[in-house]
Amino acid sequence: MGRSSAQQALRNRTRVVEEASRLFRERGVAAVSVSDVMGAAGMTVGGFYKHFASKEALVEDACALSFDQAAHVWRKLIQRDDGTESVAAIVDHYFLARPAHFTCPMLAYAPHVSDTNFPPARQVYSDGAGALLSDFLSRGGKQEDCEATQERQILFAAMIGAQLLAQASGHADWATALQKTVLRWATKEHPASQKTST
Amino acid sequence: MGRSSAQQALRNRTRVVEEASRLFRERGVAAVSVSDVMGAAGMTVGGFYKHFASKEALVEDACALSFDQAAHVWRKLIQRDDGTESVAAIVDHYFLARPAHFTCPMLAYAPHVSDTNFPPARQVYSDGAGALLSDFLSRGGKQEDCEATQERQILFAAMIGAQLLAQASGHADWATALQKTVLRWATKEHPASQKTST
DNA sequence: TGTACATCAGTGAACGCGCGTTCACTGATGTAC
DNA sequence: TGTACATCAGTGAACGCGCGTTCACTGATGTAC
Repeated sequence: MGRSSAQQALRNRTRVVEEASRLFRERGVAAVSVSDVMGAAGMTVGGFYKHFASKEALVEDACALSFDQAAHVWRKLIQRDDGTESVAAIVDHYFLARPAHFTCPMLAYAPHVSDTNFPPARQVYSDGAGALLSDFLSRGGKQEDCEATQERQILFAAMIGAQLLAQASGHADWATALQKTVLRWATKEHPASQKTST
Repeated sequence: MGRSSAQQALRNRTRVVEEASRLFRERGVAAVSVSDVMGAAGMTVGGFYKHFASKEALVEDACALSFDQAAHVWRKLIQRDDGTESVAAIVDHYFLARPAHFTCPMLAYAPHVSDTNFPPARQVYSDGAGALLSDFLSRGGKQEDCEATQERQILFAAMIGAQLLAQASGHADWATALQKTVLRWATKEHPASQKTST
């Protein structure tokens, strides 16, 4: 097993970032080692630094990919059969996330970028989360700074808060009740999209 | 410096838990070592295991204390001069939390109890957060499962979600805007308490 | 097209570091007489 | 009250471990002629 071809090397690098994105979302950045990622990508540790300057550099790439993946899923979820759009589908899907599922990058990377100051990773996080929020707000009615947009902001924040509490508390009864209330509120929003199922 | 008296030993133990609670809320559990805590309490590492079976045991005690402290602060904040009660004061105070300030235990301990499974610490977290929610819901109007209570649940989740995003994004513009919207929504709630200031 | 050689992606052992934890030791505390 | 001794809270060096990172090495790839 000697040198890999240029295109194979690039495929390997991509694979590493993909596995990192998956593992970081599943277990969190701190709980996943460089060896774990390289192992998941079918390689050994040593080769890692041919592609990345440090673990932190990998986190940046993986974080960006995680947010891209989440944005892509959201865009698919939001499209309804009848052509209308519903954020309730996003909320519903969001609450399904469990270990081994794909956790939301906003929650998965938060401890890492909050901890000490990692300016580049924090920027990737801020841009990625800001884009998700922007998507979330612009769907349905594209009104300006009206009351509906504000309620969308509330819903966005409530969705994340409820999921954080559900995961941290081990899906305690009160946390599950909180999720249900948030989901019910999401389906009630914007009378034009009331067909959304629970 | 030999043996300490029984009451001094108890005072020291209490001091360790207090410093741990403070440091864990400031930097997170993972970023604070046992040596850090003992140093902050004015002692050296070795004595730690005369009081606690492991770092995890300290986390349990510190987590419980952090939630008690938060509940105490909330109860004071919620009492208004005119005898009425307002959750808006809690939301306002909640958003002030920054590094070196006292961060919310629901956010500070979430990475630790979510990570791998620490059943006892998770139970402490779940009980503590559930108590905060219960307090939050029972203030103002003690209505049963009416619409007002549901809006309180939304507000609770939104407050936590908005603060998480603000901290993780480094107080990005969009996150600050989100906080403002949540705070405005909190003051609008419950017409009987509309005197609340921004 | 074939040959000789430099390149470099990937290997796997090793390094330094900080962590949680252990342990022999110290000396003031608490106790028995 | 005094004295002799056992207890044990706290010390600080040391341990084992896993982590991120480094490095000498390998051998297929890519290149020059």
